[in-house]
Amino acid sequence: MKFNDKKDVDFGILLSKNGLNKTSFRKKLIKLFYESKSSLSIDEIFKNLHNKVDKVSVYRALSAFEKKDLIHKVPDKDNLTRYALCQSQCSSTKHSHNHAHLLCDECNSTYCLNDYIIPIENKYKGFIINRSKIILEGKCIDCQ
Amino acid sequence: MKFNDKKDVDFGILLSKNGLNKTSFRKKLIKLFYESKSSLSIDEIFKNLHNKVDKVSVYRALSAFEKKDLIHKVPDKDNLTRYALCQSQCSSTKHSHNHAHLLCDECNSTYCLNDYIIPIENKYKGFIINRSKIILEGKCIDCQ
DNA sequence: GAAATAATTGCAACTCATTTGCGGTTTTAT
DNA sequence: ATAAAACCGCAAATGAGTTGCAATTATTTC
Repeated sequence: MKFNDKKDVDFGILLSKNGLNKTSFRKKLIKLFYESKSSLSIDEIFKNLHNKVDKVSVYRALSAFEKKDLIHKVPDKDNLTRYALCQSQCSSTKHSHNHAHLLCDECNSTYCLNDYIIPIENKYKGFIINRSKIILEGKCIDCQ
Repeated sequence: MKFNDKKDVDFGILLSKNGLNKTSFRKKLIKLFYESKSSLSIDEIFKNLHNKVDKVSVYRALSAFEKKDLIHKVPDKDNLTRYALCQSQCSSTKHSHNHAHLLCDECNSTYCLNDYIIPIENKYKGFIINRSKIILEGKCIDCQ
């Protein structure tokens, strides 16, 4: 099953599969991620849920999703946290977050470059490299 | 003149050259950076100055130094801010912070890779790339 | 060098993202 | 159906970083 087909995803099943309770709020939240083309900030999530949920619940849901590798954090240009959907290759055993992120100076949205291969060796000047975070900043297509 | 020769740096002159007043605190602070092989966190700076300075003054001094391109920010593994000395090629006109940073999981120190050339084109999938931040995480030589 | 100006400092109070504690509610497992 | 586990909202706390302001120190100007 391919979860990234944005249609036909049963968000309840998706939550259950990951050991999470299927509450209406969490279903809406994970749906929001599947419907968003880029990452989401806490504020954007709030607006989308019409401030009906307590922000503590949002934080807790996000951190639960992150723990299950459904989403991951991305910093914005002010180093504030945004969240983006993980790609299908992510699982609790094999987690691929070495991909690069594009960050738009204008609209502040972020995009995951899942196919961008980072040309970094696993040892550099005696330093063992296990992970890499790459943030590319500039202008996205919509803002040019 | 090459400021990166750690000996023989007159920190008073260094500050003056950059339009900063040479106060004893700021001289100590910039000296601390020149004597440190990696980056410094706010807490490390405090300890080194024996908590004699107000934290506001530390923040203000750091931001003044940063504005003059003497130092730059580096995130640590928890995305907290650390500061590292800029290399000589940095100036207020030409500022080269596209270099990569090595971040040690164990000791949490960071190292600038000034000679590491980042193989990233300035356009990728229609996105215009102006800046890039690269964080390589793993184990430094001392912690292996 | 003295006076005027500008930069720096410390203190207190504030902002703002995120976390924690806890009692009550909903969901899931038995 | 009932007990256990997960989730929720509210209030309060935490912790990094900022701001306002009055006092001090450094620099510039005469």
